[in-house]
Amino acid sequence: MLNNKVRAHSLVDSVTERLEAAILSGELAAGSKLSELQLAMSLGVSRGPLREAIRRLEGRKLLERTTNIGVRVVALSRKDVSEILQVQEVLQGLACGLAAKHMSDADIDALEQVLTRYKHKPGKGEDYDSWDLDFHTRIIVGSGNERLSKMLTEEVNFLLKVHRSVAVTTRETALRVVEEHKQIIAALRRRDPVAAEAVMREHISHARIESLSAEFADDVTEAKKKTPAKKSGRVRAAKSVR
Amino acid sequence: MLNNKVRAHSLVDSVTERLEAAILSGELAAGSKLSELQLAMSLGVSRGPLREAIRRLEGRKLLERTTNIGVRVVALSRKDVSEILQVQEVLQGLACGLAAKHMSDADIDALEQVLTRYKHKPGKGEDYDSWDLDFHTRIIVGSGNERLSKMLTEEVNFLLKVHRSVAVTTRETALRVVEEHKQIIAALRRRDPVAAEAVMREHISHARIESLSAEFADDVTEAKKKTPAKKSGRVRAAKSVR
DNA sequence: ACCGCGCAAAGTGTCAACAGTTTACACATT
DNA sequence: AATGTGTAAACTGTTGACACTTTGCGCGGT
Repeated sequence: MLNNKVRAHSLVDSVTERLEAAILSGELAAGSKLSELQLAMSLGVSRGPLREAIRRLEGRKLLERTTNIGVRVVALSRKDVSEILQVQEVLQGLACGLAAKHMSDADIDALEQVLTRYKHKPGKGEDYDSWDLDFHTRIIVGSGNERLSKMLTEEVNFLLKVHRSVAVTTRETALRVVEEHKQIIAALRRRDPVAAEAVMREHISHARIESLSAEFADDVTEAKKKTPAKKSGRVRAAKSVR
Repeated sequence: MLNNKVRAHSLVDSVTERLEAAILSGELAAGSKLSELQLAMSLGVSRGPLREAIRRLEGRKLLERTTNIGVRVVALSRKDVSEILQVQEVLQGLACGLAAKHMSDADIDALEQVLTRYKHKPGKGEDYDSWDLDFHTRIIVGSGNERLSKMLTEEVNFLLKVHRSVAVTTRETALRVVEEHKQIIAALRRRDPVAAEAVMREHISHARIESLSAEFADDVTEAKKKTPAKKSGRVRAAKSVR
């Protein structure tokens, strides 16, 4: 212990975390413009630290700033999502391949327990999401490649979560997922990196196709935004939030 | 034409670009601490915009800030480089696989010309670097996946360039690279995504091994930094620059 | 000579005010 | 009525000053 150094974190750090959470939770809707003054007041800080926090998230491509106009939360286009999913596929594949080499037997046991503990109640709404997340997170961490882990969790998967395309999970897909997870575990047990990578890629690929085919409802999603957004001709994204 | 909108770019934008270039060129050495006041003065801006630019690069993991202490340019450890190279391998592989589907015949012709135009003068120092960069850039762009392109050029490859492990290019390796590039082109011509990805990964993998085996000279590299850096006991990174 | 204490200098964190740009609305014109 | 113009409000961009933290140095005690 005592390795974790206690550092007084600045306002910028706090604000960054707060914004990040707000974006993830949808409190700051994708595409919505945010007002510096209002946000600063509601967060109880001055514009300085807020602007710096915004800049940081800008560097992480979560926010976009247009000079003299303002800041808005990124809104991923179908093309963006498609492209990111392709990247996700190979990165998850890499993680799984590495995991086949680096995960301990105990780790794999734990992974399998995650699977068996869920197997009996498939398709249960939010349970499913957290379970699937847990399964994949264990493999990502198990890759032993910290950089890869951060890229996947903090960049790629984070962006996809922001977009959260209300993945409707039917009972069939849930069962298929369980089956594929089994295959992944089998490959890991065999310590077969090539197979592990291939199976994982196949698995992600399925989710990819599903996710994209559900994307036809994009305009519906748009209409669900907080602000009514009277669209007059051009598409006009939701206005200020909070 | 007229598609390129003319946006007045702010000081923060200019400063960000300047810093980015300075980091890439080594003007701001990896690991060196930078003073806000001095930097702001030498750039001719006040601390505000500079700090915001720093925050942005912080979000891109090019700079690291420690509260109340200061900002320093990232210094990649051997582990970091190794991990990033693994990621690079699969991403370049993906790009090449996609390129096999998306590149036009004309694109491939152009790519082949890059190769043949260089083939006759292999191993010529800086020529080699720009040639190799050109070759790979064409494939990355040819993938048609803009997100992937940006990830590779602005994140992964950028970080590796910052580290620039003085890749000594022997004549043998240059010849091998030419040979492998030929195979890549062949796979692209065959429109064989699987082979294209595999060959590219193999190719990158070779570079990876070479790069890492050259890393034993890390302390030498350290000593070559601008500031003499009197190391007293603990390793002490180069101090203020400019 | 060594260690600890405290003060001063330098540097970062935060803020509030000012300057410049955009946006929206009202008014005048055709 | 529709269109263009000008002005005011709102907002972003930038700055300089102030507060707090860290760092380095010197002094006195042991």
